[in-house]
Amino acid sequence: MAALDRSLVADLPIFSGLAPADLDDLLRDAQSIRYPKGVPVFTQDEEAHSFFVLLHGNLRVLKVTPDGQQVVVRFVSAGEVFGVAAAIGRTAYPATASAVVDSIALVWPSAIWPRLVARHPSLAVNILQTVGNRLQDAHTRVVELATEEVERRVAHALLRLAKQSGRKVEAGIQIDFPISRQDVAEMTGTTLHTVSRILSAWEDRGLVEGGRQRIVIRDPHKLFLIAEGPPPKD
Amino acid sequence: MAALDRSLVADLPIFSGLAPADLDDLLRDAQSIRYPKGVPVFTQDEEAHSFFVLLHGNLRVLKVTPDGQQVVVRFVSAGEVFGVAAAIGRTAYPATASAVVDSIALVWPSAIWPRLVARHPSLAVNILQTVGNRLQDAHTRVVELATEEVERRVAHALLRLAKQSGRKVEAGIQIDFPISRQDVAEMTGTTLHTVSRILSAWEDRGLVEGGRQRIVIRDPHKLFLIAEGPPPKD
DNA sequence: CCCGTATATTGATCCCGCTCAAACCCACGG
DNA sequence: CCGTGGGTTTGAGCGGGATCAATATACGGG
Repeated sequence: MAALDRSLVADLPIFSGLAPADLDDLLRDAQSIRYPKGVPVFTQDEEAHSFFVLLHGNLRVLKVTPDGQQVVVRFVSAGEVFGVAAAIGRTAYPATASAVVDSIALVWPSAIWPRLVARHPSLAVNILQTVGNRLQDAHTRVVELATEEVERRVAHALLRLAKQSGRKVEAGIQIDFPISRQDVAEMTGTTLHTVSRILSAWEDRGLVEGGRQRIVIRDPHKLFLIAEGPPPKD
Repeated sequence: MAALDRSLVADLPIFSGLAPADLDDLLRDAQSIRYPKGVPVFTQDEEAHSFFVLLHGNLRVLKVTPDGQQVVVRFVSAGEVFGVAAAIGRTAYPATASAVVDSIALVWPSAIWPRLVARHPSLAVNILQTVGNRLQDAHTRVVELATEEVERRVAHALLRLAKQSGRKVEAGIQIDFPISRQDVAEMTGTTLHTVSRILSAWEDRGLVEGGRQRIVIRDPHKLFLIAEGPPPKD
């Protein structure tokens, strides 16, 4: 297999604190794999054979309930680790990750994780950070789902997407991968119908601009006000 | 300060893989503090000065929204670590933890965390496990809040409480700390009124037995069926 | 270029669970 | 022993958002 250059990963926060020699050492065990749009990288309940760093593209991570309903856990952007089930002591993946656009990831076999942390302890510390941040995010979502009405949850979801994967365009900030109304619904615990109605209303007010699998935020500030402000009707 | 005996913590999973000498080393930096019923151990947004292991009692961890609504994040039982904000790179606690009964915890200053992991790398691995499990739990709650109706969510919450903190009594399994309808409502994103109605209905059917800040599960299996089964109305 | 399919919009209706309101009950302190 | 207050129960009514249904629109493939 072709040798991977450490410049690929040198700047990623997960590898911060590692010497160039350490990076070379890590990369010896990695291979780079391409996942065309739509293809699953791993699937829920499958044995957690590998863990990954996304080099290019975007993934959608989703959980499916026994009765077939889907919940979007998160979107993965370039530079992030994902599929770290092995590191947190799971033998199976808790969700499915699929490419939403053609993507490329570095792949390590889960089996070498113990050896890796033993040799590079700061890896465990960095991953702990990452998992900790995700725990925070998850708790934030729990609070939102438990206390906020749908419109505010959708506003929060869009703002988070914009921050994480927003690209500046003439008209505002665009989510830079294809995302459907259904996706937004599955992120916020509602239906595509309700999301569509909300976006239409916002479009009338000039807050966003819609399209097929495309969302542009024209007025982030007004959206923020909806996310944080109004409902307290006192 | 009195020396703490390592038998206090030797069996806890967070300290698995540590030699007795390591435990003694850890305990040198710890002190044991008593928190009477109702007293907060730490509060949301406060600087994360310490991290903890609960030796005795139970805590309720809650997040408060800007508009004053409360969400119960979890209950802490004896033997668990909590307040590990420092380990995941936070400088402030993301929630408030209060004693629901008189409790005792081991307390370490957050400042020594870096030194501790450097000296005992398996600590980071163990904490990573713990945080990973919590991430799983949080995602489970997200899925429940996003897809299940209230009755199922309450059933799931009670079953989880029973598994985590259930005590066998003649009549069934009792949650072994005082828990109000309001608490259950704040765990499941509903109102105490709805919880009260649901519990009353279940009591009529002989599934549970209620009381002031007291819940006994008489028929876990039937409760499980409610949690998993019915709503798919196909 | 046209068709087929996936995505999106919009209307009409229904119902779960929230809100508002009023008792009630028990534990506890004075 | 009675009064007080926190926890609980129960009723009545409404509304946010789901469901059901139909149409519109855009993209990809042959």
